[in-house]
Amino acid sequence: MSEQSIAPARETYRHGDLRQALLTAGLDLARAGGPSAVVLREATRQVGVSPNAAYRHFRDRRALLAAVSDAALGLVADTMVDELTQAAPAEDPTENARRRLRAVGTGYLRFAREQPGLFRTAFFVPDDLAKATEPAKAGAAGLTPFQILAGALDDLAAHGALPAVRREGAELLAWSAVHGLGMLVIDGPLRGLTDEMIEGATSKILDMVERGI
Amino acid sequence: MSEQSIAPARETYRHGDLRQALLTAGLDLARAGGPSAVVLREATRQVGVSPNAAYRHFRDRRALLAAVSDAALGLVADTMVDELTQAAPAEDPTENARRRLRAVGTGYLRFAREQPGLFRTAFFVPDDLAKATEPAKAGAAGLTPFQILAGALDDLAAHGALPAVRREGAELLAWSAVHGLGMLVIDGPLRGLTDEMIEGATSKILDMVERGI
DNA sequence: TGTACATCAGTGAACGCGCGTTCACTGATGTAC
DNA sequence: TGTACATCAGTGAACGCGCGTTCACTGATGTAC
Repeated sequence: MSEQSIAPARETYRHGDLRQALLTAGLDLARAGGPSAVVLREATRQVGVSPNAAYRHFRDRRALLAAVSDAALGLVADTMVDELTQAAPAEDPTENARRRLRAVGTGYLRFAREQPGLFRTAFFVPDDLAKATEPAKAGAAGLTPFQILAGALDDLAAHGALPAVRREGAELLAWSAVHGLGMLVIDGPLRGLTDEMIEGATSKILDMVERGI
Repeated sequence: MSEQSIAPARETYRHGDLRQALLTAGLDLARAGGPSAVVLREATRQVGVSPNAAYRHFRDRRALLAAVSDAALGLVADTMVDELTQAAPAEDPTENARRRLRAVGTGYLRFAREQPGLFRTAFFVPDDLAKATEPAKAGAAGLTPFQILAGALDDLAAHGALPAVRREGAELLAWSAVHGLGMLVIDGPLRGLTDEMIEGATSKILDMVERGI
């Protein structure tokens, strides 16, 4: 520990895990302002590092945003799993499967309502469905939102509550209905709805999905 | 017509209808790049006017964007009406009402597919449902998208195809389902879908809405 | 019908800002000998 | 165990850019007399 007071040792070399730190900062930015708020310079500023340091870990701003988006999708998955865990079990396994599907949708919309910025970031992606099961998009349980939804539908089909003919493509139907409400509530003309109103709407949407799937 | 060649008369005074011209330019920008592409300076540049001229007609950039958004919503209405016009009439009035509801949804999603930038701009608004029937948001037929949807549902109810209990709030269900597919297809994980796949998905979504509404 | 004048839609220059990205660099760390 | 050295994660300065917005202004137009 030298006492030469001139030129104090920089503390910034070897950050430790700058990539993860930038990702976390990016998530904070997305939480507050959606995808367009994920600004490279601001992320480095929050971490306390020079702007160009980011380029050691991400090719460019788009790459950072994509990583943030993936992480946000993982958080969506976490909320869905959380809701699944809380779902009251029914003695009838078919009823149980139904409740689990509802829990999946409820979790999805709870996330939209509680974290609109992250929700928008999660689904504003240059990725397509082919990448919907990438591990980077998974939550703590190791599953992506899409996989969780597919699992709930499989359950429903396995218990005879969803004829095989209708099982195919059912993800699309359930997903669209729930996603649409989420977007209308966050960014669109339904933005004025109170939490109670959103919960009521969620319930009606899930009724429609059950009937119409 | 003076021949004094020095100081040629400016041609730019009294544009004529600068507000409308800026709106049109803004729509072009939105068409190409969505709401964030509606850039005040670029709009004035396209019109051939200095940047600050815009402030005579719009309070600020947000006001321009809001006006563009309203106009885009009017174009959504136009496409819905167009689809309604094309819908094959059925002899059975109930079946007819059903077809008209489908036409409404089909038009909505056709617009999303054909004009993704305008679609995103139309529904990225700081306005809420209370303003969903403002004349500024109406199409050539004088109705806003929301009013057209409500009308189709009223029709269905009038012909007994939709019990009164379910009529209430039905807008929300139909709208969410269709809007969700639109967003997933434009910005989200379903962006890879071909036109045929989108049309197939549209049909399945409308089936679900009919059954589940 | 002619003229003075107020109005107000436009101009041109400038502001401060923050962004993404590139450049040549530095020096702490881990590894090979 | 000690030392030379390559690696590479960071720095600091600078770039060009385009944005929204404000300022003091100008001069064509419509209107009042």
